[in-house]
Amino acid sequence: MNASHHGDDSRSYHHGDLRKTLLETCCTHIANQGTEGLSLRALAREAGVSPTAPYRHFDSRHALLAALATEGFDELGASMGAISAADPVPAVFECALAYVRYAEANPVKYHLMFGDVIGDFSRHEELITAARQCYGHLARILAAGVASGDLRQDDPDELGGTVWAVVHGLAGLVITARAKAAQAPMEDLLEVPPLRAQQAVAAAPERAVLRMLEGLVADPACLAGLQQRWRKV
Amino acid sequence: MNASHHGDDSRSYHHGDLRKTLLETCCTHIANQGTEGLSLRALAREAGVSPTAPYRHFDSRHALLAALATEGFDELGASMGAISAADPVPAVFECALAYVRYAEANPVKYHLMFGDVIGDFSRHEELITAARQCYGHLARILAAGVASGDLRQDDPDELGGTVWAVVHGLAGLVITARAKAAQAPMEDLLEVPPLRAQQAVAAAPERAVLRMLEGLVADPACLAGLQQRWRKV
DNA sequence: GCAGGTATGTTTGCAGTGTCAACATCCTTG
DNA sequence: CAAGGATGTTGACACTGCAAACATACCTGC
Repeated sequence: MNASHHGDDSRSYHHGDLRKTLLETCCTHIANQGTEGLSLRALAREAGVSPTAPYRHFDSRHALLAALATEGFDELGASMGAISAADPVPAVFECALAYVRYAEANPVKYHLMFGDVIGDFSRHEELITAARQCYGHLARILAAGVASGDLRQDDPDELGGTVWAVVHGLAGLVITARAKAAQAPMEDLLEVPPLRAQQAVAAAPERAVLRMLEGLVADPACLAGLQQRWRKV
Repeated sequence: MNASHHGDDSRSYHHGDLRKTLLETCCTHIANQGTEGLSLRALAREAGVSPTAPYRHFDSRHALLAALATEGFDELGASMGAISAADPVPAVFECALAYVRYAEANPVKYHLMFGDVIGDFSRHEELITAARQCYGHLARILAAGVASGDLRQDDPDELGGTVWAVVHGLAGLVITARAKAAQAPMEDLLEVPPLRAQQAVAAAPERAVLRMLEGLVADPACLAGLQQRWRKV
């Protein structure tokens, strides 16, 4: 595609847009074979390029994965950042759901972001800042909720920890459940199978999130609206 | 040690107990260098044995990790199995704490159990059954709670999903926080840093667990005892 | 428009790895 | 005490990440 810039026979010395191709190929490769057998050489091969070409775009194998994860944090951060903190309780709900849904829609990137594939976060500055920004959105909303009195008067960071933990755990369950349901190739890169529990959660993540919210909210009454909406799936 | 079975000069052809040595060396190696640079050859070297000797004990590199994880599930399962379901609400509390504490005390094994290091769970039958038994204990307690009316009348599996998720997420936070606090070498095999939130949770996982319980329990009053006990750390 | 610089891709090479097959050594059990 | 299985060793192959040194194509200033 777009090899018109040099009139030759479709095979050009330069690939055209290798960086992007690598990122995408990497994604599909992980989705298919898992993160295990991933090799820059294989990626290069798949892109029809010499074995060490990728090193012109990524300092190391890790750097490629880190770039993918950073992309993910930016995307997730964007959708969380779009949530207004004006109405804190629904905002927390939306925030948590955004997280779970992102994981569901982008299992590979999610896996890179929150799994342990990328060993040393501290070696990728951009990754860290992206991750912090992401959590910052949740923190902002929680702080608003505590300030407005809608959430219980607790240390916002402690609340943040709880929410983060729940949501992170939920996402894991949902992903595995989805992957299994689809008999998909992702099945082998994820966590332990808590049997039907994960299917239950996956079927209605909103309800699980709501159950968590009940522990955070100052007055359970303010959940009535959300509860009614997600009553019976 | 115990090389007395052959009277020679302390160096024997046979190692004596390589399997165990490998498992242990593997653990410390992961704790130090992370799961990344782990190689059977290095392990063999460290055990003073030929590069391919480990294959007499483990079919593949993965099999070694799987064995370690299985060990972990057995241990965690044992402590969860010891919890009586007679008094369901405190039992859930204990169960959740047992999980978090196991993770805290055995970060490496926990990492193998719930991280994505072991690609294909389905290739290690024993691993799967161990994991299922583990979740079974939680399920048993939750079922008792629902039956006795102490927990809200929900699908036990859905409750299980929530608990599992929370507890799993909490454990992750606690581990990273601990690792960082200690400036420990574990720092590079774990998840994203949600800033001070994880420290807050790590400082008092009991409170986070309690907060979750509030969402599960039928009558908040039955938490009074636990709440008082963990009031202010 | 073209000389030179820079981004991109290639070739070559090294050290290290997982895994297999054939062989050596020891322990155990009859 | 000899046969046989368990354990450890040697050697080999294909593959990987990564680092130079080199080649090619695009781009920019003149």
